[in-house]
Amino acid sequence: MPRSFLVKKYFTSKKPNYSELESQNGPISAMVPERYPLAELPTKEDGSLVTTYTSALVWTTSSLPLSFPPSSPTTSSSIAPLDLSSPSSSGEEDEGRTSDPPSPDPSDCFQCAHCGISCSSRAALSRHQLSHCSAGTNGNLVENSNMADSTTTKAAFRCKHCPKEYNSLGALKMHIRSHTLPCVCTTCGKAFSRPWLLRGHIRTHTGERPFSCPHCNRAFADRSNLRAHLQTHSEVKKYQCGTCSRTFSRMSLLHKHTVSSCCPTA
DNA sequence: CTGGGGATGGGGCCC
DNA sequence: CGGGCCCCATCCCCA
Repeated sequence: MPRSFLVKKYFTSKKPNYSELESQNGPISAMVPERYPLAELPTKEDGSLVTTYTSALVWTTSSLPLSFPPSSPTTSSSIAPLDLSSPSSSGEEDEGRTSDPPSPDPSDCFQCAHCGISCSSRAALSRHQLSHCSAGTNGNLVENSNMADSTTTKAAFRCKHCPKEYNSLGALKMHIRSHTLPCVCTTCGKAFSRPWLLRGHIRTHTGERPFSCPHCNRAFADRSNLRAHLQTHSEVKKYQCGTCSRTFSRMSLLHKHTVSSCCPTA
């Protein structure tokens, strides 16, 4: 799965012109709804996930392109990269509440979506569903995806936005941030899943490059990019073709080499 | 076409 | 348990 499924799709294929963004005060708000349909507002996720980076949001809550308004599809035709299953319930934030029982018509029937048992009340249903829940003590937690089949399988915390499963709640919460994108750049409005990702992004605005190469003094905004750069100073690169022994500074280059150059089968 | 830089994502680990 | 950081990976773009 491409790792870029979260954010990049919101942009055009062209690299964003940050300098342009910075020079424009007005267009941002006009552009944002088109380009940055946040998966979810960085509103509270159980009151905890809004980072300090969002304190100066460009948008107000009311002006934000709430991902997919329940009854007004707006202009999301070209967007909708994330199939958030139930964004309409804006108050219901993720945080592992995956598979919140769909309860087709909860008004009068509290039926377990997994085993079909009917309960007399929502509370009773919740209690019952805990018997399916791998986490046990928290009704918000994710249910074991295989629970209907077996209660003996390893605990699995399933994301309600995608098929991913994790064996810890923490890992799931971390993953869910990639859907909610609570860290928003105040300059361009781009949203990120983690604060440090946002910090790295902010460097693209500020031009800060804290990582410098000891060999050529070239500076980089990202440590990983410096590491990749350091490979270019090495005669023997880190990634070697198993067939021709040629070395490459990057895995991607090796990959290109193996599929297109001399070693198509390597 | 290739190599390199920029930007960004995710999982894991540590505190 | 959450935040921060590290490492690795990938995509895009450009020289």
